[in-house]
Amino acid sequence: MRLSRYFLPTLKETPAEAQIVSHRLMLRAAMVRQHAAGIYTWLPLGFAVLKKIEQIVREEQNRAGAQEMLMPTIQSAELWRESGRYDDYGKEMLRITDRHERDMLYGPTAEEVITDVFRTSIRSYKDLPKILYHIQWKFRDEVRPRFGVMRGREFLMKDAYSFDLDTATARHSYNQMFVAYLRTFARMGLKAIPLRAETGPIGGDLSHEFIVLADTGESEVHCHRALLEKPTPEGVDYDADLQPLVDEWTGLYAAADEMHDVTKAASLGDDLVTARGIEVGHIFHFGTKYSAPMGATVTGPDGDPVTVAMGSYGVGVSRLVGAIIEASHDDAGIIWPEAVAPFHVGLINLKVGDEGTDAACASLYDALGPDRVLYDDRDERAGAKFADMDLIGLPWQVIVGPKGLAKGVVEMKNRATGEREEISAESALARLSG
RNA sequence: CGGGGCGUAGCUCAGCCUGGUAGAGCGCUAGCUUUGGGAGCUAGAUGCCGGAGGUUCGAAUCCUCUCGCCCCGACCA
Repeated sequence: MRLSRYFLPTLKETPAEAQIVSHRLMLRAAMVRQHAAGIYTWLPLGFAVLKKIEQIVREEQNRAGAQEMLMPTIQSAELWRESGRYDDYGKEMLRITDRHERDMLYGPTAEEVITDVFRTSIRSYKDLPKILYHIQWKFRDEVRPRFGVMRGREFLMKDAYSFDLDTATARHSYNQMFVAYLRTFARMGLKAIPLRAETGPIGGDLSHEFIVLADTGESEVHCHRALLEKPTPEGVDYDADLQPLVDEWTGLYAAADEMHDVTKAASLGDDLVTARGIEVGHIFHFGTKYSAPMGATVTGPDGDPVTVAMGSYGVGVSRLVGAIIEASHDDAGIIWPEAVAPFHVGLINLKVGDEGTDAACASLYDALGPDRVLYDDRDERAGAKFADMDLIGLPWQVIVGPKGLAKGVVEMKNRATGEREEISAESALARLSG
């Protein structure tokens, strides 16, 4: 993409409403604009990142055996009355009345909808298990939205739902999602650790939240050092028994502040790490909480109806955009992990109008392709270009100017480390294409 | 939902206390000079001073109401 044509209204100064670093950088880097409290417009650069993250989530869900679908944002209140949540949910639910005076709502989650789809479609235990998911906008009318995109009222979430014959088999579905989450966050360049979470009225130990470590995170977490060093599971056979793998990850001490056991933690000694984090995922098994009141049953092996056991698994897709920035930035701006970067490389033409420089840039641009490179072909001063490029944080910068070209080199800069190297355009190209 | 703060140019903000012709820096437009880390000079354009009501000869400024946004606390992907 040529920057001269791209919609990238970066800001030199920080808008007053932004307090935390990710929010500030997202506004300055022209990723989002605030529309109302907790509601954002995604500009091209921010949208590109959102799509990258969404795609990683999708790939890992599919790999784990979940199937993508799409449920509506506007839902009927009737279903929510069936589950009993229409009244329970309170003011966080945005309620709408349509022209026929029917009660509708903007979905804050989709247990009711998916349970309804399931019960009208699945009759036999032979059709189990199933994991279905969608990536859809949600609305929760938070009392106090804040932290930009990390705690908005409108947010993009991946929510998956599992259906099993009983709790024992449901555990396998749970484990599949557990492992999928480990992989999902790792692929985004994040250190995410699973913490045992409150399970509510259902009880049991089947709820975990996934916390991304970032100094500016909302919650304090305590965990065993070894958790931070554990390698991401590769080549997972999702049909195999995943329990040993899950046990490996849950066997080590890890707790958020509210679940923190000081005595137990102290016994870890030097292995105890206390850090801050941002919740980016939450999985739980809730049994028949919705299937029972809504009558989601299948015919079991013995011919009797069985109320299915369910679980739900959420990833805050839009929140991740902010969380990644919180975890990866410096004074100059964002530092995108390669996997989620909106472009792989930023090409800086230091002297637009200079024949040799223009030609060298054009050939690099053509070779790398418009999807991988953002080419700053604007007639701006070098300093402005450097500042903008650092701000938007593409992993690589290739800086091309007449001085370097006279020596037969371009400058290649690694955004994360700041390392610069003078190499020929050909070798830069080779490196970036690899 | 309790407590606090702020709405003035695209952005950051001054002016308000003590009422009297709407301001600065950055950005934008044009020209000249510049050009390897957010240039300099010159000339411009830009505002229902968040909205409504009131007090006053006169309101950005004082009063009342209202809308919006932010921050701190209790709750959440």
